[in-house]
Amino acid sequence: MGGIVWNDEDKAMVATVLGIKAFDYLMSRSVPAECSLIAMGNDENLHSKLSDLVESPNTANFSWNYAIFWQLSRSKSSGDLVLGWGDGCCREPYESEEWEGTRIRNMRLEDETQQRMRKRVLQKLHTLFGGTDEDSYAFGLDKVTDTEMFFLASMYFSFPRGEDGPGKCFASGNHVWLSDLLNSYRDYCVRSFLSRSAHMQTIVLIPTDVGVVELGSVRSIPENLKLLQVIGSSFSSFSSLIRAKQIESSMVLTDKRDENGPNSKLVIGNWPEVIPESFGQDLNSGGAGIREKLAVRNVEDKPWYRYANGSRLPFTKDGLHRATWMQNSNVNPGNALELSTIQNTAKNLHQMVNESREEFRLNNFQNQKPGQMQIDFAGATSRPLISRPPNTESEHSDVEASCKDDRAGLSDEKRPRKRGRKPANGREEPLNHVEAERQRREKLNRQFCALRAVVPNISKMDKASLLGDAITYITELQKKLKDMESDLGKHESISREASTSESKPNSELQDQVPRINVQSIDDQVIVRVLCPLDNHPVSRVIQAFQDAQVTVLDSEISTGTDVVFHTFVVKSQGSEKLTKEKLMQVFSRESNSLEPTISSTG
Amino acid sequence: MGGIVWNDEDKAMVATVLGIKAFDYLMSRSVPAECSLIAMGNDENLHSKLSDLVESPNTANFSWNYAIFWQLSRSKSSGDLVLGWGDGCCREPYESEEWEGTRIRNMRLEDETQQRMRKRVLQKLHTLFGGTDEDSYAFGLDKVTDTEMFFLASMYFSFPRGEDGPGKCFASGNHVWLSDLLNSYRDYCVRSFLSRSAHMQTIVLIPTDVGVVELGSVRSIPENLKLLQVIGSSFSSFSSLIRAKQIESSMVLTDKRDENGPNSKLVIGNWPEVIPESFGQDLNSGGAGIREKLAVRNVEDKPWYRYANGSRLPFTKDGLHRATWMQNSNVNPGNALELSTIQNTAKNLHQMVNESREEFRLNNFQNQKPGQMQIDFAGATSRPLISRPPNTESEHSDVEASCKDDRAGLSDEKRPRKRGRKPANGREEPLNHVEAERQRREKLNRQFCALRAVVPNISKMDKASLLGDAITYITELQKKLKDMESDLGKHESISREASTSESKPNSELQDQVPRINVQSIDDQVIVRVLCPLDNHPVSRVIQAFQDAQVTVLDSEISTGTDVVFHTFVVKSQGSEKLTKEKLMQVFSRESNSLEPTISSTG
DNA sequence: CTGGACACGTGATGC
DNA sequence: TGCATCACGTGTCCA
Repeated sequence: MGGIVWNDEDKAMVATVLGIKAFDYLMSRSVPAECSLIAMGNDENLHSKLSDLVESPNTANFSWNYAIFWQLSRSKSSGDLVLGWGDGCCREPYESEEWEGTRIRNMRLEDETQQRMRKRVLQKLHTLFGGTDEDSYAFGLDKVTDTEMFFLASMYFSFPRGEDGPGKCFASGNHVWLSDLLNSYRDYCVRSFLSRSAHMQTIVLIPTDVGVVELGSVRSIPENLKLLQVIGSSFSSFSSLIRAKQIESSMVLTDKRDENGPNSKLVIGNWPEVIPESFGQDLNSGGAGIREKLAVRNVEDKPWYRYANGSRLPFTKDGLHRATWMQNSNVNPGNALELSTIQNTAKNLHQMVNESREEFRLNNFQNQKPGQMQIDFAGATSRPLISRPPNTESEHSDVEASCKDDRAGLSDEKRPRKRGRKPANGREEPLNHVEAERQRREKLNRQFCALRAVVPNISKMDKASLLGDAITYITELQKKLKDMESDLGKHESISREASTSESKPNSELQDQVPRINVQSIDDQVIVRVLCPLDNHPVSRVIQAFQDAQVTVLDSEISTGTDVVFHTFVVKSQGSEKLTKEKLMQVFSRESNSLEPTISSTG
Repeated sequence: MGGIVWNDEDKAMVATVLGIKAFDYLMSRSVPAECSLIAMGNDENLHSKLSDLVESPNTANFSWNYAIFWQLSRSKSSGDLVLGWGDGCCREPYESEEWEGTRIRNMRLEDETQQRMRKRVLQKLHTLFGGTDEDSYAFGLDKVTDTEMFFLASMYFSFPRGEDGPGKCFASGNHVWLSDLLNSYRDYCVRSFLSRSAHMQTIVLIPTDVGVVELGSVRSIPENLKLLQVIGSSFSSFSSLIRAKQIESSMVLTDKRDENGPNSKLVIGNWPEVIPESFGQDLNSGGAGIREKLAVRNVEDKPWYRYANGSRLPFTKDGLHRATWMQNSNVNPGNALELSTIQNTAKNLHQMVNESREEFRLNNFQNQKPGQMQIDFAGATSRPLISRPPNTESEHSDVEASCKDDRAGLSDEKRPRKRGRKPANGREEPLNHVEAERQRREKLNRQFCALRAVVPNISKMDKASLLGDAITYITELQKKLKDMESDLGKHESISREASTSESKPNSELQDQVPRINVQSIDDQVIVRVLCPLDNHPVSRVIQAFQDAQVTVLDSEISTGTDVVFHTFVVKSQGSEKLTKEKLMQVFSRESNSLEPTISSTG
């Protein structure tokens, strides 16, 4: 808790607002260690993808109420991998949507007390995570709606691998689609209380290779496999940090803003100029800046908000450099002059600007190069998801997010492709072909990215080298594996035992008593103990063995989420054979305190 | 020696002809195990590349006297990787070349005795490696020249990794360029005696990722880095076997030979027809078939020979299916109608034909589908190495092999680029750019091929799927390796600990604080915790690991009298390496309660 | 200025 | 027939 003490009243209030589970979860986290996260990969389109899901109704006139990307990140201090707040986007339910749920807005509480509590809780969270009172979001809010509360509080959560909804989703690789949350008692996450408060009926978790996409709607949305695929592939392996060179070059571009670069074909001069001043201004929106947005929301009939992770953590002021969070001015320099890319550059700048807030200066960029760079083949493409003119013929997916073409008020008719040959002007059919090919390329590049993620020691950045490195890496692995297999042959019985024992248990891990399984093979006895993690009596078990004059030949401990799996290979001390019964006796003796369940096979 | 007994006289003769080193080397090999080799990847262009190096003088009017590709292969019986005969090509020295060396042809021995010995030796080698007397090459030769002797004998050599010249070259990845062999006493290989007999002055070994290219010349050729690069990249990662579908489709093509496929734009109908009859006929040559070649060599002023590996090992008759050796009717079906591809098809057929020799019949193809097929992305490009019109502007490399444009007597003027846009006719400089891009693509495709060669279970043919499969395969391997290493590390550590704890006895075990030793090996970290028995915080240690998102691959507990020895094999969750320091940090965090002593080794 | 790398639009081709 | 995949020539940027 980082030296911050909450009295019981505070705790009760926070627990009341967030729900007890969320409260416990946040409290049990080692907060200071989580303050500084390094994103594992980045995507300059991250926000636009998310906002597309929220703001742009698709052909079925549906859009999500919120979209969050839980970004695979690494704690700077501990090096742990966690899913942290990557970026997010939400909007208030439309009027039309308020009719949908069974028990929605009518039970909305907007009384003074709740509003005060919400603000205080947000402020406490803000402080808890290292921010100062002055830069708290809650300060600038007149009122905090249910949606906002859910959304803003979510920013302070992070999930280690396998932990809670997003963590399990990521670890398992399986998506989660819950479409009747308000009528069921399922908790998709420790934030369930908040999501219920926000009347979320449907919540979807989609794992990607660099994080988890979380979507929510107040409507009940049936599971849509196609959408899962589209979103999954759209958000997966986009990463990433880019080369310092590219950062520099994009910075150079930015610095050129007052000289109108020689080959600037578009009205790019305006954008870099507007960046420092319009920091926080979303380019897709009507124009409300990030910080203003909370104050001036509902300016339109389609209010929506965005909160980049860069703006989440005000404690950058405390000296923690979070430049690596969103190190994603991820522009292929070759494409820097294309409109949408310029927009991305602007967004990236915006995010980087966010990092050091008002006192940001351009010439600091050079110092913020991250230590480790990554390839992003896909990053350079930077095109809104499934960008096709709305007048195209009917498409297969009906829930996909479409994209706005009237981006930032700039005319889009004159938007040449960044590279390659110019379109053979005057065609009607190849437009589809071009788009298909584009997507194919993008997919391929994503694969390259993913490959890059699993291959260590990449020698060079180009694709050929990457492939080469992958090949050598694979052969290395194969060789290692082969060598090991030969070495391992004699011990395979042991490992077989281990694997069988591992495949069994997970059904009832919640048992608070250890399960003990004794199996004898020849003069060896294999003892398997399944035990809650917080209650594993190593000392006593070992002591028991010693007392019983039992030699422990081998002993292995594996761990599940919250259990210990302890395997002994034991042998009786003397020449005398250790019978299973004897050992069970031992365990029974030990079990006076443990009360184990003993089963015997073999 | 496979049951074949040689008397001393035989041995002496063989040693005399081959040189004692070569004799010893061959005798020390476990011959039967080497009989059956499976090439690791394959290239349908292999021979054309080699023959280009030998037959086609480049701009400097130079060509090598022989070129051999030592193919990375796997012994079918032992599974070991060896460099075996992949393919080769040689020619007699030109008249002009005979003046070059210091002591060449004048000391040539062509007396009856030597000829008889050479033939007998070749025949003995042939028999030794499983052939029968009838199908011996020596049988069809009127005389065996120095070059032929060297070349034919070489076919029976193979080199395990790191062994002899090629093996060392491959293992080290460093090339070898010896340009004054006849005047030095350097032995580049156990075959040095033979190479001297053939008057080879210069010998070059160039490692690739799937083998070693060996080049020789009777002239003294100074080292040429550019050439090394060109050849190295040209021969590297080309592979490969293809999938059943492709074979089938190419077979379909072949079977269509009498119906003249509907969209055959070129005179392709002729080629498949000519294949069965012209089997062994090299399409680039004047027309001498393989077996005839040895008899009718020197038909031109530029005699040259080729010996595909398929023709090396006559013991296919013995029932050993060597279909996997040259399983490369490696044609991208999409391009099967293009001329050069047809040529390749012919070559592939030719090689497959070679496998079963005279009794080959077309309808046997279907039965020869190997169990595992492979993709060849590069196969479709199939363009002669550095094919550019001779009237191009001056080129960088002067030793490169150029290509004959008058292939097989077919007119080349009407040879459109297979795909893509037509050239923007009327340029002068981009020609180079185009060629460069072509080579880049080719290289990339080669890499894809090589990748394909090392990844089993390819789901689909396209590149994206290949990448995806490769990724999953890599992660699989990593997982497997993890599991194995944990199993292995366990046993290792047991013995190690047993010895260490015994060797430096209980002097300081009485410490009431845990001792932590962290040792990193590659991306794994072994943590050893020595802790008093009654004070071992299993839960806390494991919890610390989990909090730190550190995957515990294995964890073992051994006990002394009153201590617990706890060993972890851990790995960081992501692809990033878990540094020792990071882990120590974790333990330092944990050590607030443990107060451990931390030592670091490795 | 030159070579390398990449993305792009395009024509071909097979399913 | 669309649809996906591919190779090609090209424009463009960077080292």
